[in-house]
Amino acid sequence: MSKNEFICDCNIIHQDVVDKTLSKMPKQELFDKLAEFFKIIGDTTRTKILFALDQNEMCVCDIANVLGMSKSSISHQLAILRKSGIVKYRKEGKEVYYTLDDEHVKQVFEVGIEHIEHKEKENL
Amino acid sequence: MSKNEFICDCNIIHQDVVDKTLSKMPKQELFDKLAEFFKIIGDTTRTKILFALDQNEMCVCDIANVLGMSKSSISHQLAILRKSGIVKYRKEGKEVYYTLDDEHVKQVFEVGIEHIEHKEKENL
DNA sequence: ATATTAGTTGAACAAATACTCAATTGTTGT
DNA sequence: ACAACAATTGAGTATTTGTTCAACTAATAT
Repeated sequence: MSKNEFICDCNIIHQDVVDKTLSKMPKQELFDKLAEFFKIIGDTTRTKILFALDQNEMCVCDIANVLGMSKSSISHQLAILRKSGIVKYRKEGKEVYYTLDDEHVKQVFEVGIEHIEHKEKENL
Repeated sequence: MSKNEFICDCNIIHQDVVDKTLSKMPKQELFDKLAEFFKIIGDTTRTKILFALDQNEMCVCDIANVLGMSKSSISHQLAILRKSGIVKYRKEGKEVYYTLDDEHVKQVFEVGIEHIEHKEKENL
């Protein structure tokens, strides 16, 4: 029996590979934050919101109209984007204007689109 | 009443901004695929798997041991990564060896980590 | 003051999802 | 042929999550 029987339901086949990989793995916290960031971007509605805000500063009503969705659902999603520091806002009278607050979102999108196009080219 | 009352539960405040943004919005399909891609990366377990595979080719058992999780759950996640073309595999006897099948994943990770570090620097 | 409207918020509900467990497949070794 | 084991798969379950609905806040206009 492997000494790792208590960790996993199988014997370790390549102890060297496992050890080497383990020594290079960043700590749990980084994975949590990284996954959290991508999970937030990984929603059709939020992706659209971010794309729209990349074009123009917009109020909630504008965004709702662009996406064809209710103010409420947009506001809920904007709250998520706000909390994670991806968008910021300014108030002006009754309206709240949102803008992107992260220069990395655009980069991430670009690589994501590249990935999609690459996969599409493969499947001809 | 706005002509868009049937689309959204509010009047359009900036028709010009809405129209301009609408004309620049890619089609639904792109957003779906983009969000799907990020959603797949946006999970702690899958993020760890991808990080591990970026270090070494590994069999399911190795990955399970590195992550301290069951073979079954890893296999389920690998199936998702396989279907979306992010990892590929080769069989060798009883074992199945997985590797990254996407040069963009690494890039996306890098930008994601930059984002996290940037946000951490801001909150001092 | 009062009505109107932009935006937020919480509860409720439906849909999606990650893990566990058990059963199964496929390959190796005896 | 049979046992052992890597890996996959499907069902079941608990958790998360996105939208709707209704109530509420805050600012504007009459």
